[in-house]
Amino acid sequence: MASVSSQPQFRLTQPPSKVLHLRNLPWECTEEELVELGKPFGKVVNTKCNVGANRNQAFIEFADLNQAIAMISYYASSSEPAQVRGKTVYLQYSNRQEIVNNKTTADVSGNVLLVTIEGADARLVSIDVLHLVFSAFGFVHKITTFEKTAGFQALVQFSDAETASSAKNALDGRNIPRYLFPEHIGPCTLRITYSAHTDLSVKFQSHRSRDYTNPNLPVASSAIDGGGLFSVGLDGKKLEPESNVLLASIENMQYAVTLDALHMVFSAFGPVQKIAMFDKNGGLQALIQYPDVQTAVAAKEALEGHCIYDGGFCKLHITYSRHNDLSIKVNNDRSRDYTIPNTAMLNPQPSIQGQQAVPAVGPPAHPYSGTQHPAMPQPSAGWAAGVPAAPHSMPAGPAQMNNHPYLPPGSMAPQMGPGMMQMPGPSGLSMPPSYRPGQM
DNA sequence: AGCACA
Repeated sequence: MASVSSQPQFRLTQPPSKVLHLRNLPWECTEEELVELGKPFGKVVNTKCNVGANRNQAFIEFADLNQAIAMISYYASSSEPAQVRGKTVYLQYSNRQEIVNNKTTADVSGNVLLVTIEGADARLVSIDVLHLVFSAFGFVHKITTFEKTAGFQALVQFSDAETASSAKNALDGRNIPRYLFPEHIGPCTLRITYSAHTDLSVKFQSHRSRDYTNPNLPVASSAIDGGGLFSVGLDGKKLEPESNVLLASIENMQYAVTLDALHMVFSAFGPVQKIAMFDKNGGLQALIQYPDVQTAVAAKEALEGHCIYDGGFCKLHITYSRHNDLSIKVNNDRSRDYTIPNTAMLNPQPSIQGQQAVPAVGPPAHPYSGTQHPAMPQPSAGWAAGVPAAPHSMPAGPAQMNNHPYLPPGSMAPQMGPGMMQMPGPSGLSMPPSYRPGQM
């Protein structure tokens, strides 16, 4: 409070570096011209031009610090300024010690997109949401996210340039659908260019990077402990404090999701005390109460973004509830208190009426198995008009690959196989237990 | 005219 931050963004006198920063360059400037400019003073080992918002800055790196000092000293006392194509260029020591030549953006299309997420809450967009959004256009191999001067960005890798191109054309400049967020998150716009990358290097599954082609990749501790980065925004405010109660939203609910189904899925991580289901915004949500926060964190980490049923149906989006102890007034097919003995007998059968209460999403899908896809859910339904109605092609593999849980090895839920998320239970169901073909 | 995408 007492001290005003008045530190300038740059210092008048930079400490020496063998890297020089040049500005006021003509935009046509080439790396060759930079080499020519520096050559009289020493060995130019690296250059980078077209830097900065106006693309009129550049870097020259000398082999030796003394060579950089020689160039700066010469022009500091010279009557003739440094020039490129007759234009005066200004020199100073760079505030970095070496040039990193990352060829990151490409003019030509490629299979990797550079996505900038704009908006006040851009940083809160999870990698799972990005994955969901881009998966509408084809199998997403890998995603990395990072924060730079341009803001919050992601690299999204597709199989080929055609798929990447269709995603770019459809999504560039559009907002991420609101229904993918908790309600307190503001609008986020996608700006998309091509990256020059062709294959991203993802070493860990974490909250910042994912490799969907390699479910066996080690999981970074930052993604497991669930604390810290996950729940704290840039401004340091606690955004979503952990809780022993989870709020699950069910997306793409082609099948009815029953209380029993939720109980089975969430019981894989610890005893479920209470469940309450309710309709919200035309979708189904459920509150799931565990005895402790740790269990809830483990369940959230493992289940977030995954589907209850094969084929991308009934995808779970999980946040921490503000509740700590649910008040279950009556045990029925929408809410239950499992901690009270004997009440399990009270109303053991989910009723047919319960199914009617669930809004049907399109015609009943076929029981799904194997590689055949039923009509793909319309990923564009939530987007503004103008987006192509549906991805042209959905290769057979992706929907299954998308289901790879990235469970930490030690926390593998007992009933869950390594491959995909199965319904725990007697028959390893891939269709809802309550689903009755031909029945209303 | 003032510093680059992990």
